[in-house]
Amino acid sequence: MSINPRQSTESRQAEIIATMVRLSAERSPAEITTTDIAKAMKVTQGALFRHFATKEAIRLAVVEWIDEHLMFELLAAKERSPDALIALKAMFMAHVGFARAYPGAPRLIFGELQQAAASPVKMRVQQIMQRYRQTLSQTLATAIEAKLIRADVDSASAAALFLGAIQGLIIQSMLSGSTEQMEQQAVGVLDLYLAALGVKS
Amino acid sequence: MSINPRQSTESRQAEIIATMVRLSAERSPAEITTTDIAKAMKVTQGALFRHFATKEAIRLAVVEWIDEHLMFELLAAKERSPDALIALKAMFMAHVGFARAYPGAPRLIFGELQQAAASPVKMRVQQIMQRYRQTLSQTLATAIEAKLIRADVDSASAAALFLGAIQGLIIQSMLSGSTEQMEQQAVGVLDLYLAALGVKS
DNA sequence: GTCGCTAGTAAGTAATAAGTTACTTACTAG
DNA sequence: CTAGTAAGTAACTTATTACTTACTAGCGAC
Repeated sequence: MSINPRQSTESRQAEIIATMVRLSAERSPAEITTTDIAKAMKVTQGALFRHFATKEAIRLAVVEWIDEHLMFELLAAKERSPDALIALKAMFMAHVGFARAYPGAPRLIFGELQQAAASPVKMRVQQIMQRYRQTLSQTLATAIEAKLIRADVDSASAAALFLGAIQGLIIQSMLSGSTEQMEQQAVGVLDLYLAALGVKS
Repeated sequence: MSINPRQSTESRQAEIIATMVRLSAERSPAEITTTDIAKAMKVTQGALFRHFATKEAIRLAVVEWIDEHLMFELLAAKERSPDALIALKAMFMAHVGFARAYPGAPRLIFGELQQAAASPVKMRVQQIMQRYRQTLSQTLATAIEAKLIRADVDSASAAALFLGAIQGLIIQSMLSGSTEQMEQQAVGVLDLYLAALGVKS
């Protein structure tokens, strides 16, 4: 007869992560408390600690969730593309689409990278970014080999600009408070980015 | 005989702002407390409230300080440039230089734009960004007129990519924890950005 | 000199945070 | 049907936060 029946730790962990991501879409992740999460789940605050030892463990699990799901989208976009240039475009739009589907995700990442020390959570974020850059560099190198983009493109700079372009779009959407315009702005910025690679539009 | 003599509200306000910016270079601005600021100034915590009514007033003053000083650097860079294209390069490097000189400044801005509601502080950040974009768009338009860059460049997208490029560099430096490599990375990214505008290097 | 104003101090306050604890309830294996 | 286990609750602890207040001391104007 209880409104909120007992559930397994596994499903509750997933629920806590999803709730954190959802709440982060509108508020600053740093000021979301365990009480906030618990209330949103219609559970008492203490119940959370049956499933995660500390709040930091929650944050780490959230970052891991983002990693898995974003990377899945990016790899899917890459693999469905016939060549490296189309892959770059698809990854760009997939990332923007992910940020639009889960607006809390980039806020959480930005919040974590503010942290000072080399906490496990921040190290995980570093790892995500590093692997992302590597994937981009590889794809760029493949595109160069296939003569799809300029041969003298510095792939490290090109990877940095790729990420910056997306981060800029996300920051802009955070400022305006809506992800509505992001997708069309993304098309314009992507066009310009491709021009930097020597692609004619 | 007191180590820390009495000072005017004006100079103390400046000191509080400078301390906040300095402390933000290493820690997350959101978790810098009034006690932290006071300790760094070798003053009691209550003393801060002689000079600012609330902590939010401090944050607002800090954002205004950043606005003034960053815009000063940008306009100086622009005005010392013989043409619009050189102005764009100079503004890019001036912004990167500012972020290197005051690493706390971008962290503070990122922290503020996480905020949910339309607080006075966030509105001020919005205003800064908006004016920045306008300045960039104007400069880009001038560069187009002078045939220094491609005529078919969409200046809104180009302004967005300019900002994103810089924000990407800053985020990367926040992750690595040092601003050392930022300046050389900036050169590579700027080169690529200019290529997007149709400038041959 | 001294008087008034203001910066500063020290010790508060109320609110809120994460995490703990003692106890209860529900499911399941034997 | 009963005993063990794991999820949940409610109330608590301890620490920390922004902000306040009663009082003190230094500086400039007269």
